[in-house]
Amino acid sequence: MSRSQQLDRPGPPAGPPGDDSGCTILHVDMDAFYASVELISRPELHGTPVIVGGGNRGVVLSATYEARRFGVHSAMPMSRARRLCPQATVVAPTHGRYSQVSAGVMEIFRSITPLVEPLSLDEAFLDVAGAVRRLGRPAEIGTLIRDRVADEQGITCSVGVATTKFVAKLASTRCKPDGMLIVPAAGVVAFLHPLPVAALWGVGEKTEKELVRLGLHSVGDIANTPRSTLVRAVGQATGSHLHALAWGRDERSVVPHEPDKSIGAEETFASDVDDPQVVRRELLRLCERTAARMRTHGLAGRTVSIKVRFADFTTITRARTLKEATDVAQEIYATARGLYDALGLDRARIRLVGVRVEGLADSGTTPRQLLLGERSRGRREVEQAADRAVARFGRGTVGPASLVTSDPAAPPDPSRPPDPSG
DNA sequence: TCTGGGGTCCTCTCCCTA
DNA sequence: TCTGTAGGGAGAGGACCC
Repeated sequence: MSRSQQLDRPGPPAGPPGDDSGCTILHVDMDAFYASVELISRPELHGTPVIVGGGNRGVVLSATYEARRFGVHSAMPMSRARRLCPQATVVAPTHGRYSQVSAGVMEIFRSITPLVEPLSLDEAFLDVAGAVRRLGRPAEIGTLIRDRVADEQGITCSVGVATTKFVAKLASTRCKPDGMLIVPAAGVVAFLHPLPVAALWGVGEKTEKELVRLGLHSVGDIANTPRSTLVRAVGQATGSHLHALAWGRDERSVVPHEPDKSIGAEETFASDVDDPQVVRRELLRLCERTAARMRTHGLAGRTVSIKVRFADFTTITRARTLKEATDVAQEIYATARGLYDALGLDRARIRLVGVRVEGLADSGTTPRQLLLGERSRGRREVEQAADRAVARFGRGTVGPASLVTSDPAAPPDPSRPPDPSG
């Protein structure tokens, strides 16, 4: 018996038997991905409500369909989810495991076609035009993928098959869970027009409100509205974009590797913080984490930005562009700390801080001007050595002293006079 | 009713330069 | 030399996606 049979899958649902000619774009989306991965190691929870999430101020990362029946959905505050479904088993996320399963799934995709564009851990676009002669029609390839994911990874996925990315993505959403939906080229408009405006890629809460205010409720309404009217309502880019999508026009191709444009990290405090020393220490930790990830990816960046969210949820960002790209945590921290100090916050209650580095380029091809008197083996080499130690002995084995002692004092900042507390 | 974390993209504004 | 203007880059904030 195959794993797909063991999973007790209901079989292909409801898609119109349709003509899949030219429908070479597949969107594959794992069903309740994090929750499904947790069920692999806890099969006794199959068929019960399970919520993946955690922290006293966290949100739901994923929930089984049994939990969703109670109104639980991802991004919902955990406190609310617990109230809606008190009988649910709450599981803390295990991100390493999700990455493992995701890598296995992407490997399956790449054995079908090299044209795989991952969107996140749990979904990807595939262009299977080049695989049709070898593996059969797009619908057959979709079935093959669903079976292999179930057999080899023990989870289910849904597949949308269409002529464009946008329609394929909508199709996979409409056939969840564990389904496949083919939208033939001739049926695109009939498929799209009855859908609500929020189905369109790029329409969130605010834009939906604005469109409904104009009396536009369905995708068909958008399609039959002059583009100039849409542009006036929601802006040039969004207006043109929505009008094109509403007629099924989407020129984007499947791009296997898009380089990262920014890398960052942010953290919500367990409770609001008004001590600048605590905030600075958190900034340092985030800079360390960001820089380590940049070095792992071989990237360096020029623009450092910080984000501060206050207790009332208002959020501000500040950014500064450096003369040269860097992947050194201490340089990123010096800039981030400068930006934070320049805010001049006086015991403001802070909920979250974040650090992000933009303007990324390959660190191997990014020239570094050695300053007069600067030692050739400096902070960068120290941090690279720390990377090697962490890779060998695990996270937390090496790091700045200020992060491993109870002293909240900030570390030495090259742009400032010596800090008496540090 | 309480809102994570990691991202991308767009719009607006300001400043500098030609 | 002064003024107006257009364009580009940077910065800030917002909306959106998963």
